[in-house]
Amino acid sequence: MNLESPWAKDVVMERNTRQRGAIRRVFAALHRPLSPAEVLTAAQAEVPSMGIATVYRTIKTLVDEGEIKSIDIPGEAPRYEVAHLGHHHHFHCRTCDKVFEVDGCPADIQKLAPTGFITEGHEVMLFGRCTTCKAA
Amino acid sequence: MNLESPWAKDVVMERNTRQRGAIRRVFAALHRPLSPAEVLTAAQAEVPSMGIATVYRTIKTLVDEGEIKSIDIPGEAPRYEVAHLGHHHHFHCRTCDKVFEVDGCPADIQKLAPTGFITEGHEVMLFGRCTTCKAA
DNA sequence: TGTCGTGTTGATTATCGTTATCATATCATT
DNA sequence: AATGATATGATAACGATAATCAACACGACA
Repeated sequence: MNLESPWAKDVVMERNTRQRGAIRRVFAALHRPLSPAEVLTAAQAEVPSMGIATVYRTIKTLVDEGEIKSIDIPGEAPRYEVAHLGHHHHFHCRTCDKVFEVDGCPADIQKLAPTGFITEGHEVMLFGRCTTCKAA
Repeated sequence: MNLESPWAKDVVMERNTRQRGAIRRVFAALHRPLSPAEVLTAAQAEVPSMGIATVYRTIKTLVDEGEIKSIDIPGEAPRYEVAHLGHHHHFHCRTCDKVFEVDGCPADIQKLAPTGFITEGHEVMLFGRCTTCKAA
């Protein structure tokens, strides 16, 4: 058999497995940074047999594809969320440990860089207690 | 026996051990973020018998005391360096991977949190290229 | 629809960085 | 020097993530 496409030989075919679809659907449904454990729990609603290894592997694949990106909180394990959301920042609740999206952005933030520096991006993380935990 | 000082009962006494002095000296001598392993190696020049556990314990103590602070770079293990006084943020050069101090802070940053949330703190990290790397 | 090759899965083990344990050593006070 | 509480160092335990590997299941093709 002869492969017609000159690139077909090198293309890494990705299969549409049930677990990948489930994990993609989890990220699409929950618009907040998720830990691998959270992803596993949510995805197991669709594929109960799913293992944690598959979650880590799939997350790495999705990050490489640019479909999701990691949200890093100092001193904690990274969470992941869909990458094509608009520009926004995050609020980390110190009580329930969840991370929420925050719309808006300090307008003058880019001006903080030392003179002569080229600023290509920035990250803002707020810490505190969310509405739910505030009550308790 | 009677403790004269009303606070003496609750005060956690800290001893001036050789290893703590050595570790403090390491941070004072090397003005750059150090990993626990780097601290161990450097401190063993003065106290060869020092173990990694002591390094971690002492680092935690020094961080709690505010003497040093952790420098967190996404995807990497945290480093530690002598704490600078005053509130500030950081600029991470993507080319040379160094982290610079940034004076100033967006004034309206605390207001970004969703309504009902209690904001206790924040962190800002700028990304880009420093003056040196900008040239190359 | 069945076969087949290869990418994928899940269970498990390994690894890394960090923390907890605990018997012993050491510091500060007496 | 004796005392008692804290610190130490070796090591086990730990949580998060990566690697391993036999069994599996997609998808292309007959």
